Amino acid sequence: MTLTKNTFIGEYAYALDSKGRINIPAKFRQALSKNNKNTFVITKGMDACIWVYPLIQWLEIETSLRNLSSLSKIHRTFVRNTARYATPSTYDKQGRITLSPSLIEYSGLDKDVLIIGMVNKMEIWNPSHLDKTDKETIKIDPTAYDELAEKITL
Amino acid sequence: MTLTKNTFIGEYAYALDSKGRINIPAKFRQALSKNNKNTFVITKGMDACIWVYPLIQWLEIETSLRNLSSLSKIHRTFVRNTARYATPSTYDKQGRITLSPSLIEYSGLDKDVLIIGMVNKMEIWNPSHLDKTDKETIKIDPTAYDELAEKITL
DNA sequence: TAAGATTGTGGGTAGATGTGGGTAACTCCC
DNA sequence: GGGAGTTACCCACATCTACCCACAATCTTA
Repeated sequence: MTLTKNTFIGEYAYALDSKGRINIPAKFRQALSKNNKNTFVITKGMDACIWVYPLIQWLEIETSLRNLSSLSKIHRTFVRNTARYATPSTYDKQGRITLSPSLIEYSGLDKDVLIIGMVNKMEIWNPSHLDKTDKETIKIDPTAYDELAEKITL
Repeated sequence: MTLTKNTFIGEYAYALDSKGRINIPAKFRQALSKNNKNTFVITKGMDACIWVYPLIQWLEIETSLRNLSSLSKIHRTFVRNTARYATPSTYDKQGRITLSPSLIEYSGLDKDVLIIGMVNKMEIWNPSHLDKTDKETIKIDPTAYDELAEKITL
């Protein structure tokens, strides 16, 4: 069942095929509102993963980027790295999108792939890279994590 | 009789069937308000158990997550770890939900299962795991109960 | 107390879903 | 302009899942 449109939660294990195609979980496709026209925007994530936005979500990000001043070096770098690798991609009749070789290399994807719902977007991971990243992050800053958990009542 | 909507108390023993389905206690189903659309959101608990939220309760959590920026590494990790294991599940005509194999493995569920009302959500346990966790917790920190006593009047 | 309703558990099946591969159209370069 | 490489679309099929029906045990009510 779909909860809210353009909202993604849950974790799915899929396979990357020899043509660089990957299935979008059926639930995520169903969650896409019509005005996305079956299209996602794929780009580099900030960790070793790929970020996949619904088209209309990406358009909002574009607007935000437009408002960042290029006088700040951080801003310039951020805009460049975000915009640079972004590609729109419509899924085929089987529900798959094609990933570019450069994104596959960046995220170190192998055959086994993990797709994770991140509420407003999804992430595509090599499962072993994810394990490593997770452990490191929590180790570096355990108190910040606990503080966050206290703000949000689970 | 149902006391308050979307409130769960009490303990129930059920069986997990060969398809990974488990019955939601009739009382808990009756306690669900209409706007939940017969749907729960199932996720990993913080102990070795499964948490089951009424849909609308989960939507509040989702809103909090949506407001966390992915620019912060801690935030990204938190959103990922919270959203990752969550799956919406509408109960069938018999009042059952299906648990994913990964959740069953995480919580170490066997055939016999305990469902516990936790007021705003419910927990699904392997009875023997629960015993162990309970005893360990009380052994480790007997003074914590005293601190709690100041906050809650029984 | 007896009949009916509710509840918990088991299993079958049609349709949906994930994955692999073929082919025509298109692009780019020589 | 022709050929090699790439992309997008199509078909095929094994697997899985949501939905359906069945039935025994328990509870409710007249």
